[in-house]
Amino acid sequence: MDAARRGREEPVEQVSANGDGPGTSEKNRVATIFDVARLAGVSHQTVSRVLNDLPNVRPATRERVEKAIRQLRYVPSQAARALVTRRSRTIGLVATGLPDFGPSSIVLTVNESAADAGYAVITTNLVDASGRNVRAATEMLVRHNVEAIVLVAAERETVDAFDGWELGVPLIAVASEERGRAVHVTLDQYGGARAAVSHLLELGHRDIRHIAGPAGSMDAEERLRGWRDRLIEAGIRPVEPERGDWSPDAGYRIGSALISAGVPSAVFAANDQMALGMLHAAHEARLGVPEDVSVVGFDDIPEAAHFAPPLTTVRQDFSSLGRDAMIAVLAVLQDDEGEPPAPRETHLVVRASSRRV
Amino acid sequence: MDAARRGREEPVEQVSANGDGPGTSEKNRVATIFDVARLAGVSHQTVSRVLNDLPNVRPATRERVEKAIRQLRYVPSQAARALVTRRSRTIGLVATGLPDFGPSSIVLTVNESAADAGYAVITTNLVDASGRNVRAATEMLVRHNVEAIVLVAAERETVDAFDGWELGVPLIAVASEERGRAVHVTLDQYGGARAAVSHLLELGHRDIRHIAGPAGSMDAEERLRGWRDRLIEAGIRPVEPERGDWSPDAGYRIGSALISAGVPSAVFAANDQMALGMLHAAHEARLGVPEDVSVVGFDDIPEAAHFAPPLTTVRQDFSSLGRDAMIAVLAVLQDDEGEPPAPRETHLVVRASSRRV
DNA sequence: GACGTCAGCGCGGCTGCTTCT
DNA sequence: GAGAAGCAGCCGCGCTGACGT
Repeated sequence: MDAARRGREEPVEQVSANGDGPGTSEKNRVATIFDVARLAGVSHQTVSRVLNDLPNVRPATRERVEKAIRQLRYVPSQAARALVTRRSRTIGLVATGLPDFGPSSIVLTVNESAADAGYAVITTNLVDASGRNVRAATEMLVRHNVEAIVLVAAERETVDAFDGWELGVPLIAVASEERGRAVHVTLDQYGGARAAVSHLLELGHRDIRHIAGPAGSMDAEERLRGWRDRLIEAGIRPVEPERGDWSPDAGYRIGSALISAGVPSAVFAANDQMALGMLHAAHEARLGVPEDVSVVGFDDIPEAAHFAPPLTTVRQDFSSLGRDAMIAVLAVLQDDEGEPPAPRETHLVVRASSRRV
Repeated sequence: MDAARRGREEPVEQVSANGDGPGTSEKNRVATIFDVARLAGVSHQTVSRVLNDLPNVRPATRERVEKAIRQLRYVPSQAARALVTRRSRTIGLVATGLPDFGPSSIVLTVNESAADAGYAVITTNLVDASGRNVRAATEMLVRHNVEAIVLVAAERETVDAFDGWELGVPLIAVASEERGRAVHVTLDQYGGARAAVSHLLELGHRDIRHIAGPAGSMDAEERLRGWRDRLIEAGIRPVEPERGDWSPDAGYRIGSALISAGVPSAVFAANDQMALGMLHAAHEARLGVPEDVSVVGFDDIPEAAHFAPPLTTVRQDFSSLGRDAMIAVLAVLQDDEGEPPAPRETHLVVRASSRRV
């Protein structure tokens, strides 16, 4: 076995030359740390030091090694490194739902922040976020030795899939309710909804309806709660809302039903897409927005400023949320027992779809 | 070293028990294949056979092993497996640009298809898709031993960053131009644009303007080409278009300029978001769509059916594109020298924003 | 057929030793 | 003579595959 080790010291070419035996595929052998060491005339340990930016390497030596690395197009194997260091430098990300602006933005920012921190991200998308699927996806991530898992979850079910399950890795949930033992990162959905309703109340509206998000969604629940609580505080009895699935189609359907049951004074939609559907329904009924009905959305997607009319809505900073998630990951990995990040504030953007009655 | 091997045969508890020395963090040691083997009373090799569904294991033995696996919550390490099999079961994905509906949908479908095929996907998002960034992201993927790289690229620059670079892994590009030596997967953008213009020509329009996408974008170029060629075929001299950045803001800005320079008969926007901006500009100028100007978009995002008016547009099947990309990946990894998939057809969706003059 | 034995994938870490300043 | 720079050489991370019996 000493001989085996020494076998590596032979030139790369020769090693790949005996690769023409039967059963050996004609794959071009990739350079290892030993090849680099030999070419640079140093030990593999020194190459390792250069790779990991450790001290005690003379500049001249460092340069010789770096040149050899470039020459051989050497790329260190993260798999081998992970095996020995027990750190894969990889985190897992489970995203559920459709590729809407909000979740997509969060995922994008998590990916960017992770890359900045030197982490790779294995992303799994689950359109059907049943507990079964979530667990299967998570197991795959654990097999791939991720150091932590970030959950970008809309549905309560998704977070609950982790109940009573010892994952072995930390879990960071981007979710609007504190459920289970995951570290939570969140935006103040409740406050945002309250702000939207307050805005309408200040404009003199009393009959403020809600187009809610789906029942299983934590965001939907928080926004519904904010709407309801704020109305009750104002001494108004909330009319039980219909629930849509976030799509403009749902907003259109529910909006049409709302209108034909008697035009409300104002409608607060749980997201901008359903608000768009509501606008569509109003146009079709020859109702003016905001003359006949005010509409407020939630999210401030890039399209919202160009709706007809431009939509009053609640802006969420998805990018900050993604960054917060990665900050939480790094904190957990370093055993920082610091405070979890405070919920991010939302922020009302008044445009032309709401006005005084 | 035989002793070292046998050292592993000690119970898990004992091994973690000597973990209380100084400098040893209190991490819960994860079960290895040897722990499973000992608990099941077999060799680790048999456990490996069970894990990999290999033959020559008695059902009773298999069951004992599986029970031990469950009991210890054993999860095989993909890192170790990758090291010896030289197959990481991981592919890399480089996505550029903002989290728009199209790219996000493609990425989502690639992730889903990869999961179905047993592959993990390391995703990197690059908002700034300069060659420098693309190369850095790609190198990270190669370090992580990905077996192939999928490029979801809008910009020509992104694809060109790979010119003259021996990656060591196959490259599959989702891109509308055949550039470099990557396997290409694509949608027929050119045909889609032609169809949009044909539709407007059939409605009697002659002054058909274009709001183009950014100069570096291959999709923008194909759509522009389709628009221009179709006009020329119809004997119409195309008016050189302004270029936007795909955003509704850009559509609004360019649309406003277009209108103040003299209201065109019809506008074909390179995507639905810019079409939305155009609609906004028309409303603001008190122009009716489609009475005064017809508007056609491209993409058919979920919002398009609820614009005011509902938008005539060209539908693209992003999901199929994502699936095609993964099919191409699997084909390359299996050395299938089959045909690359044919470009996917697009498909005109006529709604209320276009009408006969 | 149904197992067990053993080497080694590519690295990082360690020990022990030498050579230059 | 003391520290920095570095080499030689081995071990083992957890697993698979070749080759036993």
